[in-house]
Amino acid sequence: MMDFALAPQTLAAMELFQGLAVSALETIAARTRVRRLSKDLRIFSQGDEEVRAHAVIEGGVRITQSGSDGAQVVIRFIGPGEMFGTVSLFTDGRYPADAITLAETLEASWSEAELLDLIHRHPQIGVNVIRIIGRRLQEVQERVRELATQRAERRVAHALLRLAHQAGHSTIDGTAIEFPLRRKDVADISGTTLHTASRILTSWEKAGFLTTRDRRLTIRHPSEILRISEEASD
Amino acid sequence: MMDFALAPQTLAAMELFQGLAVSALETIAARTRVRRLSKDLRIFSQGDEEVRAHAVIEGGVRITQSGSDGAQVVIRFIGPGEMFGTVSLFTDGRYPADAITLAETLEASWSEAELLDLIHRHPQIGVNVIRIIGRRLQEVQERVRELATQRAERRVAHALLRLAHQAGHSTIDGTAIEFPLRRKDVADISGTTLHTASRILTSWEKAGFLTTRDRRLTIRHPSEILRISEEASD
DNA sequence: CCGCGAGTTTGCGCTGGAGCAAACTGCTCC
DNA sequence: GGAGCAGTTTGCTCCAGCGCAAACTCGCGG
Repeated sequence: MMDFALAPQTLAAMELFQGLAVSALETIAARTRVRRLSKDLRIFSQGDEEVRAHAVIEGGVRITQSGSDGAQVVIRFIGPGEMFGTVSLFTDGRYPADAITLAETLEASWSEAELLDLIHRHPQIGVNVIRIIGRRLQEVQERVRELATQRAERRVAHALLRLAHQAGHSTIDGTAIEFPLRRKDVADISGTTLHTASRILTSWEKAGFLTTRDRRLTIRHPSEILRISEEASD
Repeated sequence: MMDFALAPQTLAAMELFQGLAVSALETIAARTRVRRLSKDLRIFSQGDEEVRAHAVIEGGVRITQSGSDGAQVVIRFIGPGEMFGTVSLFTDGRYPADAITLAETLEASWSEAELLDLIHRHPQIGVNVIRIIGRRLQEVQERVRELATQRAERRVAHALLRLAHQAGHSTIDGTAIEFPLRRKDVADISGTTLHTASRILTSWEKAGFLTTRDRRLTIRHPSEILRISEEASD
């Protein structure tokens, strides 16, 4: 865990700071805390009260929520350029979920006071926050609809497509998802069990739709996954 | 459908305008479109492109989302003082869901340009929007967790408690939920079927936990519903 | 007063996928 | 190199609750 100088163009690539002048970005860069974090490190825990606004520069973070009964779901995966843990600054000042690195990760963060001050100076950041949170709200609402109405296989297909869209990059073999995913992760994000997710992914591997190497998924035939995700329930 | 003069204190009661000076509220009031809408009226439809920011003053609105396959879920119910349809102003400029009045309703709304201008003049409104959307995001994420991990009965119990908290008012008989709810509504908000929801509610009525009169629910023993909502799954 | 339609209740059979258990794979660390 | 562990695969059983169907209630208009 150590400090790094941060290039303004790294900030410019984040949606959070879109529409800002380079001079503004330079000031922000100077006030950003950047840390390199090892794999499987807990960045914050559900309920923690010293909240900061975070963003991933390189690597990835898994955001999970657990209920009083211990049941756990993955809220989302955060890839490069995305912010996380920021909503709690505006609501009750407690993180609503756990954040754990999926791999070695370069993370930026700002204290509550700093972010509020930045929004005050650059209202555009506020609008950016609304847009980002708004889009996530819509995504989560879509997930609710899927969970309520669709079968496990379709949900897994949708989850993979979302991940590929969010954090996929093209390779010769197809679209690879940047960060390592265990079967359990796939299960928790699509609202099923480890067992069912494993069965589904294995069957897709056998069919040649995708490959797993070293926990990393590569989608070889997105069209097939898409077809499954749109399949009628009967 | 007709216009009304709007009292600043009505706006002050809305979370959207919290923290604003009375003078500001007066200006806003003058720029608000207020309409009285009949029951079962469609305010906007999923996909519509002329988006406005809305709020309920009296009455209630059901927000539902339907997928390409026709399956439908209730996203949430909007009660007095709450805003709706606002997120789309910041994301893609299309309503992500349908809005239909549950009863005769007094509705306020602002055009996109007006709301953006207001946020620009009063950044506090922007922060309020973030807080409201942030809280909703957390609520929806909790719903995802429930749908993924809990049984139908617990989900219905949670849904009722949320509704009672959001739009309940105390009477001699217990907590009454302001707007009329069909069994189908309860099913769609708790992610189950009409049949299962009907069975569960009927059994609770028989047990005396709640009563339905004229589509309106009154919770007589919140503690019992709470117990069910926290019951272990085994 | 009667017929109609919307919403509700209830019975019954079927199945997706959860839950449990056990074997297997491939690491990492002695 | 082998013991141990994390993660995965796979077989089997079982049941919550979905889907279908039919009967019932109630308010409304004619």
